[in-house]
Amino acid sequence: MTVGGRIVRQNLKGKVYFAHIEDGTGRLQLFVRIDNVGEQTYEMIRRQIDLGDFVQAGGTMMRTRRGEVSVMVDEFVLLAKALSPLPVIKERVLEDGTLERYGAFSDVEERYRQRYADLAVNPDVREVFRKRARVVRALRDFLDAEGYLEVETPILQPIYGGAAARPFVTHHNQLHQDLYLRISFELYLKRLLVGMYDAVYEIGRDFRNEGVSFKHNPEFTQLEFYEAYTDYHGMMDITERMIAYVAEQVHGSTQISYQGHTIELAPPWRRVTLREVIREHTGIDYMQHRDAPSLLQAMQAAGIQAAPKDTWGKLVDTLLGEVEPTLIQPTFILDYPRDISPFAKMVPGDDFHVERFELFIGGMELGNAFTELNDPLDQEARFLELQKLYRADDEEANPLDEDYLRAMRYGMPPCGGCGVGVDRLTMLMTDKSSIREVLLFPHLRERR
RNA sequence: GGGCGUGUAGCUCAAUUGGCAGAGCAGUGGCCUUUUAAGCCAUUGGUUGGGGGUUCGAUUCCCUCCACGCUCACCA
Repeated sequence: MTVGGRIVRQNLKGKVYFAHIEDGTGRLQLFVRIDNVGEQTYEMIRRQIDLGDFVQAGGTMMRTRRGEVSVMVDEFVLLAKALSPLPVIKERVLEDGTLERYGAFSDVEERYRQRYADLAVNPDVREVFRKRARVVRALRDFLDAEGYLEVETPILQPIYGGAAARPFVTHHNQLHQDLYLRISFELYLKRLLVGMYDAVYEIGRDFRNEGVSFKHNPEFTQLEFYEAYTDYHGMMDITERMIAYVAEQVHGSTQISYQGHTIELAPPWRRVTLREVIREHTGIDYMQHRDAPSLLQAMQAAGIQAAPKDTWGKLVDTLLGEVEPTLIQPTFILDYPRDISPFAKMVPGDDFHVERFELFIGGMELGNAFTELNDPLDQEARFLELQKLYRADDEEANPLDEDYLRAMRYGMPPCGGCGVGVDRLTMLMTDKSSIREVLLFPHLRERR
């Protein structure tokens, strides 16, 4: 038989040589005897072979005296040379079966900057990204089975929109046109509902020119899905089934462990209004404080810090921020104030709230959804209102997207839409507390 | 951007009140025909993140810059 792989451990003795080689399928020991390969090959091994080299060996299966299945080698070839040594990690299986590790490649910065080395020597890191692939596949399988159509919409957009975030700007030389890297897919996907697709989704990269943190990266992977003839209640149903399905596919169970918490993802999930959850947690009922100065006063009285110049909507958001870390079990927070939700339909009979929910698991926001606003006149009014709210130089202001309004004027079916952060979902499924642990090449400042 | 913390050999880490910068692994040379954290002998390897200051003397104290981590702000 012939085997190949990378040398991850070796033990050169006078006339015998042991090496463990590893490839994507696992590890195997090679047992080389000078009698079997000849003096010339043995001398080549002695002089040239290092940890990290890729080699190929031919021989027969055997078992060493210590009982390890190995290949008794009669042919040994160097396939590719490692010039720089990889960090060496040694490990030992203790009597009770636990693995003791000696040394490691654990410096976080170096692991991210040289992810190839991190992956090469840390199998558990490789496993994280296998799980990530399973998460994405599970999302696709689920939505495909639900009758959704996967689509791809522009990343380079002449007008950005669909979220409140600062964009990255680029330029098309020949067209003499500034273009923006998308901050969301929302407005393009909803155009497709106008175009008579009943249900569409896209998994792709969004770009936001904002701060970096344990849960923010300038580019991140988003899933957005939109379905006609449903509303945010329908989106809650499908979202909780979808994430439970992902957990089943990745873990074989809807129960997961995250940062020391046991989280049950089987539906149904808790559903509570924003007003109620804030009142429950902070004692403040924002409906009793309907303007910014009054709400600010109530918050200060409760010892919650807020910027005096914040809008009322921003203050409500700050209150939600107080609640967020406590939302460990999956929770839908529903019915948000209208003025922080420009693409959501009003709650019938309530001139204050819109049909919107955000989804929290493990103390993190994982998703955001609405009953989509499908009235072009209302949408235009919201755009104009927003423009007044933001100063002209504020990049977070959504530019008025006239083409989107044109699409809506042809008639948009009633629909629900939801966005889910795929990186954060992966963090949840891999028990990682930093988004950088689930991004192969996270953004780092340039080293000077 | 603010606060706190970290930065020493390729990797993981030491270094007493400010007193010659060290270990294990990896590497190099040697011994060893069943090793598996192999072992034994020898050995290379450092602008202690960069720059400046205090001092007879700085990894250690001070200033500054850089990077990273945590955190706050920001992120509908």
